[in-house]
Amino acid sequence: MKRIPRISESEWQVMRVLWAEAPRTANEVVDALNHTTTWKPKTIKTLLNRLVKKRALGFDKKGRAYHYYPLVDEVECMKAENHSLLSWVYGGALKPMLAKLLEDAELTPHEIEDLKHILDERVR
Amino acid sequence: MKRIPRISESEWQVMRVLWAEAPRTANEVVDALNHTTTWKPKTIKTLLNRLVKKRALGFDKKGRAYHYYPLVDEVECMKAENHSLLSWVYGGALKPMLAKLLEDAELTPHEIEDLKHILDERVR
DNA sequence: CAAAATCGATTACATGTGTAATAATATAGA
DNA sequence: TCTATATTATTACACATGTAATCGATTTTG
Repeated sequence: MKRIPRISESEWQVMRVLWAEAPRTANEVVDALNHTTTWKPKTIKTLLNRLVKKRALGFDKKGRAYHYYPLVDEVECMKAENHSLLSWVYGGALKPMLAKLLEDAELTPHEIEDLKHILDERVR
Repeated sequence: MKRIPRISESEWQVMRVLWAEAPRTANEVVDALNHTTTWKPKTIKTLLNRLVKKRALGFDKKGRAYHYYPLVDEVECMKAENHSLLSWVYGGALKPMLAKLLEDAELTPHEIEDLKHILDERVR
């Protein structure tokens, strides 16, 4: 079984661009994060490095540049977060949390329908 | 508008016992956490102290002991977490996150029905 | 009243995190 | 091949966090 490392808030942003598309060079990651953050390139390099150390990312050396790619699965990481985050936020009571989210979340009628479908699938 | 301080993972556990019932003395909090954690009493005192400093808790001095109570609202804090944690985890895409949770969460049929009701209420 | 127990305040300390700068190194162009 | 440049590796540093222990004041007890 794969060990999911603990990924910090900033690191998640990096992971997400690589989950969206990989492999990417450091510079491509920097570009992608340019829109969503104000981080300096050096900062992003640091985060890439830490993620490699945590074995959340791997890379291939292509000439001078590294091409990074995820070593861990996004869904697995989300599940891990679900347990360490969601479950402590709500004291392990998943249903009340979902209830609250479903009540408050800003959702379009269409999205609400989609979610209802998912639940319908489950009861069958 | 009230400023919601950043509450760490461990601190949340302390807050939750005080949201459940307040005021409580430090020792009562220690007792309550005795079942769910392995923390030493001193550790819990530290957390109480930090929460007071963050203005998440207040206290009344009754004799030698302090009686702590929350200064911030649980729902407000959850909302803050929803934004700082959940939304970055899922890149701001709330609906896919809910979809995934609704698919994977361990829920009883009864709970599923409840959640469906919530969604039904919303479309109306 | 003196000693012991208790309680909060202060201090401790390693590790993680945010945020980057500087150093080392390899590569590409002259 | 040598040098300028681009990339990665190393180092930096303050603040947060997990996890307590010790210090000092105060209360309770013998």
